[in-house]
Amino acid sequence: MSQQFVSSSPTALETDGSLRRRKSRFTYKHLTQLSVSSTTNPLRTIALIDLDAFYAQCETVRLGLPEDKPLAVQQWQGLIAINYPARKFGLSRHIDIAEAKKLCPELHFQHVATWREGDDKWAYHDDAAQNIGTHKVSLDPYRMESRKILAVIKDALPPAPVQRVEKASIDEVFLDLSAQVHGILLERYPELGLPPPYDDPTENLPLPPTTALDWDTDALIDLDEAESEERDPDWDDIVMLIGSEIVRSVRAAVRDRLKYTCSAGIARNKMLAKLASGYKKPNQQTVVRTRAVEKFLEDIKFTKIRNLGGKLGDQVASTFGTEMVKELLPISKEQLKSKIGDDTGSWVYELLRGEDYSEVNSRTQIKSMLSAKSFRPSINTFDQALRWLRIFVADIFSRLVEEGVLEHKRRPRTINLHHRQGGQTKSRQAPIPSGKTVDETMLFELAKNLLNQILSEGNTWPCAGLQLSVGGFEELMSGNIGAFVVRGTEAKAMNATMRDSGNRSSMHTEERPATKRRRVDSGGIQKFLQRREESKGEHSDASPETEGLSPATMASPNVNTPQHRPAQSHRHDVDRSIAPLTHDDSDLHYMHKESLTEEPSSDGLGASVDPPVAPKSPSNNQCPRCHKHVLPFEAEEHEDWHFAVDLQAEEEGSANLPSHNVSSIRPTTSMQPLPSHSHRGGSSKKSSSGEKAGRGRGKVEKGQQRLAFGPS
DNA sequence: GTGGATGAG
DNA sequence: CGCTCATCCAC
Repeated sequence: MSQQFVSSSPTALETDGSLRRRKSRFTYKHLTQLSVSSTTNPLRTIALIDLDAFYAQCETVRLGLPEDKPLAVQQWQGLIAINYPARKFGLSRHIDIAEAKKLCPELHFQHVATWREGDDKWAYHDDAAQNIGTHKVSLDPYRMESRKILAVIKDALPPAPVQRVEKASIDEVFLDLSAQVHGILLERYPELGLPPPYDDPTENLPLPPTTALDWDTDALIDLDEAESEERDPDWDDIVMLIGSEIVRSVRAAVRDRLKYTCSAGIARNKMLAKLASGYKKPNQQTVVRTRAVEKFLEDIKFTKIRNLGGKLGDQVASTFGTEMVKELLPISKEQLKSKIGDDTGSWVYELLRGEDYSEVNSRTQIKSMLSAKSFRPSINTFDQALRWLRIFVADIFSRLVEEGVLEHKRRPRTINLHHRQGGQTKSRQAPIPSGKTVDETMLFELAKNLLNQILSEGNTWPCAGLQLSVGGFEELMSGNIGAFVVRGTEAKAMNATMRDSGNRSSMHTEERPATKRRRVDSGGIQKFLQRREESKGEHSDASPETEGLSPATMASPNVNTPQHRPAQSHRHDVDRSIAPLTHDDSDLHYMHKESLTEEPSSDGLGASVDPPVAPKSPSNNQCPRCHKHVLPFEAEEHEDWHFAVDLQAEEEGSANLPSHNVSSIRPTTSMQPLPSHSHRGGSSKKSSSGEKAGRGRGKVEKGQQRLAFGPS
């Protein structure tokens, strides 16, 4: 009763009337689909790994402190992370420093690293908290640790395309373990490899030859009376067990190699895995078997479910007068739809029943980066604002260097400046001139121009906050291989297609409608993929969702994901010392767009920024061909990348390769700078019906809130 | 394409 | 609370 997976056939439930069944509830088809991680497969195995009190752990590790030492990470006068030893003293975020000291006299306070005005790099300053006026917080140390951890996690898993890893935030990673579990299943239970009776894939599998499973140290979600442990294990239990073994080994790798502990949840989808990861902490993992889902959910507040924690959740709560999942179960799907919109309604309906068809997107590349500061007290002069812009630019530029701007791997297309005054915020953005080298001077001039635009509207002081961001990254290949550079209408069409069919398409739909996909093909890409298949020996079955797509498109999700940048990628040291401000800056309007696109302003300011310096000389683990830093375990993939580039260069007719696909073939490396988190609503969603994405992509109803939420 | 809002950590 | 990041919506 507790399981209602979409594709179970009626015969799957045949029983002899007792608790013992001779056959599994799952079919040969379910098993086969596991290898491609079909999002509707009831055997799908997903995990979320969440670092324990991440920032605090980073500091404990960095400082070499004993793990049981209570520690809090401080940001100005607040605490942004409290480690578990400190939580035993009743500490939590949102308490002030004096209280914390009182509750836990031995608490170690560590302020976050900061950029100090005029410095060319962030550092740990022991007087940072007293200098809020001249320092700006840097989360770089945590991004770098996050990156290392992600590298270890990837290294502990099989290569893509079996490996599917999605960085959900700076301290959280989703894993889709389905394909790996499938492989282990076949090894461990060879009888599953036999052809189905009558060669009919809809036949049910035999039951697992086991009656008791060893869950080791896992926490298990309890069952209710109706779902007793009496029922023999079926394959959905076995896949969770295997998934849990994998997760335990991944956690051990992180622990052994980097000294970080984490908690994890293992379940049939992202929503449940996320919920489960928080069930027992720290340093524990929790499994939600399908038979436990009902009980697990009914006693929790739905506002704890990913994406229901905000306004949508509030809206639902106030509409139905409850925050409990259990009390919403009687609400019909139609009722939900009528209250919160069709798409959102059915998506929420499924979620409340433990169904979440969102996929784990192998993605680790960031799409934008931002540097910001809120001013307390507010600032009142253009001159002050410019000083902060310098720091923002230095910060962002150093992160861009990690992204490979200097090597022409990726570059942002737009720059954006936000300005806050009291409650309201204003922003302006500008394209980053393509074809010009991105350097600090250019970014600073662009930022200054945006500031001028905002200030020109008047009424802008005092200013309570500024944030500078860059985004719209485009993928470039080193050497500027023609095929990879797509410009003009074709690129625009492609981008438009991606937006329409992907992100904003239907609300809770992760799949892109096949009909809207461009058929993009390239001999080089296919050869690359083929070689990859051969060398890695991975399956390439088309999942139902991908039918009708060209081979290249179909396979791309697999290759697509690894993002790569050398894990170690030390940020190249760039001399970004900034000369003192000159005072010509007070002319708010001296900077015009024309001058931006032509040449850098020649005023004292522009000239005062030192030109970027070439990347630091190579150290260990460098690729002999491109000198990129590559971790040992990344070497193979990196080599693949060169191979693809070479092929591409040989192929003549690759000019129609859209830039997007190009991005899928990137040098291997580590991950991108991983900042933050977020599960958001977003994009991808899978239609709530789980089936073909074509459905429900209609316009959102008026007044209905974002339909956008979904699983991300 | 731009500016604002929502959501998560 | 402050600082990020991602996505979506309305215009």
